[in-house]
Amino acid sequence: MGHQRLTSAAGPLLPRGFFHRPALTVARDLLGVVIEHAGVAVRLTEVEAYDGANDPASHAYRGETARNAVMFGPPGHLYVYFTYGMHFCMNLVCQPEGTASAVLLRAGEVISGRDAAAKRRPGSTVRDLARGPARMCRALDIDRALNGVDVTRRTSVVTVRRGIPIGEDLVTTGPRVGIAEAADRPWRLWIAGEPTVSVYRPHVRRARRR
DNA sequence: AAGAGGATGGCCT
DNA sequence: GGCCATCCTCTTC
Repeated sequence: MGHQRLTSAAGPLLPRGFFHRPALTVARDLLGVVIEHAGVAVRLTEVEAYDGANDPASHAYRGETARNAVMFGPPGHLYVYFTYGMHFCMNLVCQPEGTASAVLLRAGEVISGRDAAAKRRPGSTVRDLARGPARMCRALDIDRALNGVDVTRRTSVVTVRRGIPIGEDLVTTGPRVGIAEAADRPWRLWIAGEPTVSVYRPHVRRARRR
């Protein structure tokens, strides 16, 4: 486990306007941003953009449903979904109400609350505490109860704060992870050289159950 | 009412 | 590299 780093690079809350832009633009600016909940802070090193109705890989591509309703709401809200019967993943909603784009938070570096994160992810190395979308949710104790939370409010239980800006030379792009449709769009963004960036995995169709 | 498959992760060889 | 846990959601019948 080791000791806890007490320094935090987190600055002011991101304003609503930050999210009031296309997902790809927001995704780029989310690199280096700090998300905090339940005593743990994570500096984002890897994100993916999803462009709603124009993106076959987006949960919102076929229109609004009970699950994706938050994506169609105002920007700056958390969209949390449950997958594979055991994992949660989280997005930050972009664009004005009615436009369902979002950024999936894929990986980051735990910069404070390491012990709390390690307690939620026993056996994990420090590097792997938030290396992957479901791992990051676990480390931050994010689940369906937080679906729809407005992270731009100062009183929000989940906060998203400015970090140290990432230079253009470090921003890297590539295809998104684990999706069947529109896998060619290079809408996965990460910080070059960061050890917490997840390993790329292409989509594989699962065998039929019996 | 039923079936398919999932924006994953941990463990195995 | 492969396997598969586990349950929710959407699609189709």
